[in-house]
Order: sequence, then structure tokens, then C-alpha cells
Amino acid sequence: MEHVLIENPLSPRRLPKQLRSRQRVEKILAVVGDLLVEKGFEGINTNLVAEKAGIPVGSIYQFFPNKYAIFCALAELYFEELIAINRGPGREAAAHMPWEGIIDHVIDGFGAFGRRNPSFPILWSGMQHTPDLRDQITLINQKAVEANLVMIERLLPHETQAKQRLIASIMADLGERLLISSISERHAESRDVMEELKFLLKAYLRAHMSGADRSA
Amino acid sequence: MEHVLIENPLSPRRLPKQLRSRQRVEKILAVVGDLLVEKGFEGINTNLVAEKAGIPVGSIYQFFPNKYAIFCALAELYFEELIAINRGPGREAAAHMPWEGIIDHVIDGFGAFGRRNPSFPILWSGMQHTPDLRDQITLINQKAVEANLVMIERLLPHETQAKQRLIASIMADLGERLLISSISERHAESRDVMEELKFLLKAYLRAHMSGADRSA
Amino acid sequence: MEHVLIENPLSPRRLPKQLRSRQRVEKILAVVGDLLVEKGFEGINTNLVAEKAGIPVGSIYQFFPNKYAIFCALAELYFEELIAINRGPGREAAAHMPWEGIIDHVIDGFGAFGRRNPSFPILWSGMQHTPDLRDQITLINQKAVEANLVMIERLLPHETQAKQRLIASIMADLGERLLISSISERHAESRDVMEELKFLLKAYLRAHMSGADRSA
Amino acid sequence: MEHVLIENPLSPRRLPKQLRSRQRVEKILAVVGDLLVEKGFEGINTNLVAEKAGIPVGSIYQFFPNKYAIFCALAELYFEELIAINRGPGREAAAHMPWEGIIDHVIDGFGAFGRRNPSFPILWSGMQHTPDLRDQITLINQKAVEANLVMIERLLPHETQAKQRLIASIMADLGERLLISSISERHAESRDVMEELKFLLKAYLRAHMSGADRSA
DNA sequence: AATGAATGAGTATTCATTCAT
DNA sequence: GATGAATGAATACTCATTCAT
Repeated sequence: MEHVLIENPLSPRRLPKQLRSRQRVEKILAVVGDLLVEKGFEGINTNLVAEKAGIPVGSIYQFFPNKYAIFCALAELYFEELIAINRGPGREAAAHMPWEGIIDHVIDGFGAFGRRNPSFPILWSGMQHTPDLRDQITLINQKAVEANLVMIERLLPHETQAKQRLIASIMADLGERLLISSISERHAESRDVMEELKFLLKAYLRAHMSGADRSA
Repeated sequence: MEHVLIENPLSPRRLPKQLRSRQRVEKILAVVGDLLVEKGFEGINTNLVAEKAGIPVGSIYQFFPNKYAIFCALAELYFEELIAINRGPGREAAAHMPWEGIIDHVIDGFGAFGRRNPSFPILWSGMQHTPDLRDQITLINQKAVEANLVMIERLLPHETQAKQRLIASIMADLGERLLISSISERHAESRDVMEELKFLLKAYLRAHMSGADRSA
Repeated sequence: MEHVLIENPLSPRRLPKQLRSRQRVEKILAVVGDLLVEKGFEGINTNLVAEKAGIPVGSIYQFFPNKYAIFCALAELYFEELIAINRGPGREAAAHMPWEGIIDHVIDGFGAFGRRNPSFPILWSGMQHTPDLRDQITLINQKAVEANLVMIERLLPHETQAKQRLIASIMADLGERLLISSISERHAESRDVMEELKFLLKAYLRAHMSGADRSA
Repeated sequence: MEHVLIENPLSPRRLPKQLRSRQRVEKILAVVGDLLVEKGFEGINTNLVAEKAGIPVGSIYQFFPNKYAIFCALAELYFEELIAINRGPGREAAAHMPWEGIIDHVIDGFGAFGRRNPSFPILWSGMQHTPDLRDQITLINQKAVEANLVMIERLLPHETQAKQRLIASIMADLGERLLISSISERHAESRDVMEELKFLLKAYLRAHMSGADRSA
């Protein structure tokens, strides 16, 4: 389900069960992460990955149907983590937390994630180029929207569903896009940016909550 | 001699003065725009451009020192227009206009621009990959920040310069990033998104203007 | 791992162990030798080499990092042989041989070598143009000088080291330069030239041995 | 005669009579000389020459039928000078000069020439690569042989014509080859080399003059 | 299953020469 | 004559993927 085995050109070919195989897949993904930082998205090639991972090229194709499936798998790893962050601090914790706290928690989580995974923005923006990969991004985006919707429905119960979804979608966009740019080198003042982002999101939601006049 | 450009690896080689040359350069840029939509950033190659433009490859290299200079020239075309939009409705008009009107004007401008230039987001995100081109983006970003600063200084005169610049920079990021994503195909409901963006920006600035408490 | 060569831009990429690989490398070098004669140094291109060798271009790049490395490998083959010739008839034989015999032996060896390898002078002079290759020539030249020094030290023990080296160096130059020109087509009378060269070298050394007056 | 007007692919197309044309041809040759040193033989292209010479490309083709004819013309300039040097100090002077003096004079002349014309060895060795140009070299070589013959006939009147020609030819080879290598950077001790060369040539000729036994 | 040598289509850029103006 | 924009064939090197072993 999460790993559709119907031969989708981007999903992993074979679910590695054997220990060695699992280790190999992990090694491949780790190497790709490193190379993304070291050589850039376009600088990666399968032979290089194999060499750095210490496995033969052929083996890569036992786990992945093609080069892009590797990126996809790495992205999925990142996405799972991001979705978890985006989903917030968990039901019970969230129940006793003001919504602003959730926003702080999510943005801080994104910030920490970005610092932990310098290859993420490179992978993300690289995926835009390959039409097939772009579809994966759309998918992940939808998951982010769903996560946001949970909070929006709670905060803005009187809005139409369409409006709620629009807001959730804008928030997802903000999150993703700014996740990328806030990590990039030109924001050494990353901390300030993160704080400002929290302020922005809160202001946005508060304005909706107070039913602010839109026409002015 | 008059027009020998300092041979920057990205600036055009020769300024086309003759009618035919100007037409050729325009044709090249138009073809690149089309191909960007049709084949994606990585799908473009010089021979293809030449063929579609109906000129020999060699001719491309009379005007551009290399492939990336073509992208750069197209980007510059777009950037000029965007900067003009971002600068707002002009001094006199702006003087008699509430700041919200300026925001509406700019966002609407961006929206119209995006609809007119479907190749823009592809070009923009493609430029991220090529280090040299990335520098161009940084430059343009700075110009956008400057344009935003003018308004911020007027609206939030009591903030520190650093804070003003941070806000202007967030706005620029928002503008650029959302310019890209709001245009992309997955937002057919582009109009709603645009309206929501206006709301977002206004809420953000209003929150700053009212000196909202940040700590909550 | 055993055979990973330090990736010098001119040394072979992979040492061919398998029979087929070794044959391929040999075939490549043989084809380059032929083409050198047929088309000249500048007339050689990698695709042509591949075609004539009956292998795909890509295969060339499995063994050689670039075009010049092929020339270098061929040169090294030649050089090894030449150095061996230059080193003379071997210790024991040399011990029972007048020095003139050694000169005869070396020059005859050069002559035979030249007749066997018509591509050599083309390769040699071609290597002068490519700065990287020129360095290889300097190296080989030094080896030739060392080989000559052995004999010079024996024949002219009273000269200063600097003078001995100068003489050895002139001899090396003579050897190399004349190796090239004596082989070239305009000397069909190659045999006579070879004999004259022996005479020249002997006269030169004898003059030094007799401590001839230089000032006249 | 010296400038065959029959459309030889390497001779100049048109003898420039007009002042401006003569200046242009001279400028072209001077620029080629400079570029030879600056960019190497293969680094020269007609458009670059035209640009550096401050004339349009088309004009080059008014004086020279093709690129190689330019090299040829420059070579001819050099050769004329070299032949003059090689011809010795002039009839009257030579009559009152021991032959050793002539050799000194010629070698010194070659040395001075080499220092004056750093582009010469580059041009010379470059010409080896282009079959057509190689023929020019053969021609010039013959002229050098003729010049040497004059002296050889005087010094070794009893040798057969064939032998005289062989000796003259060896000397020419020595002269040319060593002209190139003695100039090159690896002989900073150029002066010593020059002196050694004089010694070599004198020893060679003296050995012939004394009818030295060849068989030893 | 595992390997890694082999494949060859694909691509940016150059430059001698021409010829319309 | 003079110009210099136009031309396009030519060329080194890469890399995703396969498949014989």
C-alpha cells in the first residue's frame, strides 16, 4: 500500500527483507544524500552512487527500477518525517496546547529538520525538474494539506470546506517553500526567519479567526 | 568596439542592433520559452533550440557565449517586468492609494504575469541548479527586497532597520515562491489563491502595524 | 581496489587484466599507431579510433581517461623500448666491448626501432603540442640522459659533473632528434645516415677524450 | 619566382602593393607570431588573428588562400633570415676567416635568432603536423643543405658528392633540430649548449678532414 | 542472486570559410 | 575592394541501463 508492488516506474522494485539487502538500500540512500550536498542534483550518477556505496551498479537495479526511483525513495523518507512534524505534537499533547503552540512546534520542527538534512532542499528542488518526480511532490503536498486541515477545521469551523482547504493549502505551500529557502545559505539569520515565519502564520490565522474584513 | 561587452560568461556576447539580429535573438528567447514548457529545463539543448528557431547552431553562439546565457537573458526579460510590477503602481498613483491597494496591485500583477508566462516558474526553478545562474537569482531577489523596503519603511517606521529588512525579505520570498507555485498547474483555482495571498500579506503587515504581541 | 590508479589525467584508468580487455587496449594502441601514420596527429579522433578498433567509444573511456592518455600509453610503450636500446647491450656484454661498439649497437637499435615503428616520429612531434604530454617527453629525456651518463662517466672521468651532464644531454638530444628525422621519409638513404651518425658521435666523444683545444 | 602567383594553395594570394595592404599583411604576421607564443600553434584561429590585428576576417582571405598559408608566409620570413645566417658571414669576410670562425658565426647567429624569435620553434614544430606545411619544411631544408654544401666542398674536396651532401644534410638537421631544442626553456644554460654545439660540429668536420678511420 | 564490463546515443561548443551587402 | 555575420560539420566525453557470466 505504501509500497505499491505493481511495477510502478518509481516505486522500489523489491522490498528488501534480507538483512544485507536492507543495509544496501539504506547505504544507497545515505550515499545519495551525501552526494546531493557534495555534487548537486545533476552531479549524481548511478555509477558514482554504486562506487561510493561500495556495491556494484547492477545491485542498485535490483532495488530500484531506475535512477529517479532512488530520489523518490529518499524523498519518501524525508516526507514521512516531515509529515509527522507537520501533523503536530500528537493528539493528547495538542489537546492541551494553544494552537499557537502547535505552530511554534511545527516551524521549529521544520527548522531542526532542515539543519539535520542539508540535502533536503537540493533534492526537493531537483525533483521539480523531472516530470515524474513532480507528481510525487504533488502527492506529498496533498498529505501536508490534510495535516493542516485538521488544525484549520478546529480553528475556523465556520468557513466553507473549500475555503478551509484553500487556507490549508496556502499554509502547506508556505511551509514547503519556506522550508527550502529558510535553509538555504543566504539566510544565515535562519533563526530570525523562523521566528518571523511563526509570526506570519499566526497573523494569518488570527486574521481569519477574527473574520477580518477582506474588502479593504 | 562600442559594444564589446566585458566577456562575462553569462552576459550576451553581442548586442544585436540590426533588425534581423534582433529578431533572431527574440526568436531564440521565444523558442526557449516554449521549450521550457514543452520539454522542461533539462530537456533543452542548443541544437534543439536552433532547429526550432530555424537558425543554425552557430548563430546562437554569436549572441550568447553559452547555453546558460540564453536562460539568463530570458530571465532578465522576465525580471525586468517583475521588478516593475513589484515596484508598485508608480509614485503619484501610490500617493493617493492606501497601502492595501498597492498590495492588491502587485499581487494582481504577479498573477497576470504568471498567466502570461507559463515558462517562468520552470525557468526560475531550473536556475536554482546552475550555480552561476543562482547568483543572478540572488541579485534579483535583492532588487525585490529593496522595492518592498520602500513600502515597509512607510508602514512600519518604528521598526529597526534590520527588522524592516527581514520583513521585506520575507515578503520577497513569499512573492517569488508563491509566484512559482501559484502559477503551477495544480492551482487551477488560481484566482482564489491570489485573493488569499493578498489577505495573507495584509494580515501579516497589519499585525506588525498594530505591534501585536509576539510571544503568545 | 588493488588496482585503482591515482587518477592522473594521463595514466590509464583501469589496468586490463582480463584477456579480452588486454586485447582491446592493445587493439586501441595498434589502431592509434596506424592512424598516426595515415591521418597525422591532429587527424585522430576518438570516434574514429573506436570505429577502426571495432569497439564502441565508451569502451575507450573505460581504459583511458581522455584522448591524450591514449597517446601517452603508446608513447610509454615506445619509450620503454627506446630506453632499453639506449641503455646499451647489457652489463656483461658491454664490459667486453669497446665503447664504439656500444654506440654502434645503440644507433643500430634506434634505426631498427624506427623502421619498425613509423608512427613514432609523428607521435613524438605531436606530443610537443600538448603541454601535458610535453611533460612526459621531459621525463623520458631525463631517463635517456641518465643512460648516457653511465657511458660518459666511464669515457670522460676527468670532466666536471656539469660538463658530463651537458654532454650526455647533447647526446640524448642528438639521439632523439635524429631518431625522428632519420626515420622520416625524406631519408630513404637511412642506412647511410645511421652510419654517419655513428661517425658523428664517435668523433664528438673522441674529441672530448683527447682533450681537444676548444678555442680554435 | 620566389612568390609563385600560380594559385598554389599555400602561397600568398596577392602581392600587396598598396601601402595599407602591405601594412595589413605585416600586421597579420606579427600578430600570428605573438599568438603563437601566447596560445600555441593549435590555439590560433583566423577570427582571433583578425581581431587582434584589428582587421576584418574577410581581409585575411584577400591575402592568404587559407589559414595555413599564413603560417607559411611567416615561416618564409623566418627562413629567409635563417638561410642568410646559415650562408655565413658573406664572401669577403669568409675568405679571411678560418672555417671554425664560420661555424661560430653561424651557431651564434642561430642562438641570437632564437632569442629574438620565441615563436619560431612553436611555428616550426607546429608545421610538422600539417602535411602541406611539411613540404615547405623539406624545401627550406634543401636550401640549408645547399648553404652547408658550399663549406663542405671547400673543407672536404676529396669526398664523393653523395658523401658531401650527406654531411651537409646531417649538419642541416643538427642545425634545425638543435635550433629548436636549444631555444626551448629546458635549456636555461643555453649558452653552454651553444658552445658545446660548436665543439660538436668542429669535431665532426675535423674527423672527416683527417680522414679518420671509420671502422673502429 | 550478484556482478561490473560493455554500450552508444546524446550534447555543448568551435572555427575555417563564404558571400550578401 | 571591404566587411563581418552567417554557417554547420565536426568532436570529446558521459552515463543510464543491460546482460553474459
